[in-house]
Amino acid sequence: MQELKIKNRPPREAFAERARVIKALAHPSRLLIVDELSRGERCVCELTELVGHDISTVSKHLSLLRQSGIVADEKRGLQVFYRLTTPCVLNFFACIESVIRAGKP
Amino acid sequence: MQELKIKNRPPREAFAERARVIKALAHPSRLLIVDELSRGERCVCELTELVGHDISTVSKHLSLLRQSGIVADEKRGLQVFYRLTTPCVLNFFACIESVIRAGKP
DNA sequence: CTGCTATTTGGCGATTTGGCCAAGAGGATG
DNA sequence: CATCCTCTTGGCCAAATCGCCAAATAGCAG
Repeated sequence: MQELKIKNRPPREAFAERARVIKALAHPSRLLIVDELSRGERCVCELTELVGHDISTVSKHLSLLRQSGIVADEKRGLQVFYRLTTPCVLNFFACIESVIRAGKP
Repeated sequence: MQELKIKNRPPREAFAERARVIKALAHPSRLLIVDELSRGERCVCELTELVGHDISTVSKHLSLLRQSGIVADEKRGLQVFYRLTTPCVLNFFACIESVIRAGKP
């Protein structure tokens, strides 16, 4: 038996790790990319056109999403294709929308 | 009938707004606060002790969460109590965990 | 009113982020 | 081989973030 008074909370480090993943989503361009990838895999050039920023900027966004485990990449020929690894992140949107709606009554 | 080629995507501004909400969650201390508030309302002093930073720092975290619509506050006597407005944000954690697990096989 | 407590706000440095440009890496193609 | 093409990386700078301390605010007690 453990000490009963200890709160059943994840360790401090777990919150830091979660924050890293959530932070990777916390940018308009990256949300746009995730939204587009929910429709299927896309190459960097397609995502660059979508986002409308320099390809190097988009590449860095993708790198961040990849490091966070949200997307995976695969090189085929000259192009690199990205896809969602864990589509459950799409479920966020519905909740986020309800937070936004709750904020403006 | 609308132009069929137009993608059924939320407008650009929607992604910026979503990003603001997600960004408010994207910090270890704020995630810890949200986790604690899932157990019930808490005053700033309790949350300050939990987080372990200066009370002014915690107050600013709470202010950010409030501005994003994630928490609401209520003053009673000298204390200010915070509570979750939209508990669905707790559902994030399960998905985030699966992203983290997917990242380390 | 004076003092005490709980919280917020302002301001300051240190660090991080996000954009662009330029340069590099790595395949395909001739 | 040289060249083209797609993407990544490094560097730079402006802006945002996060912590602390100090000062301001607000409610309660005397």
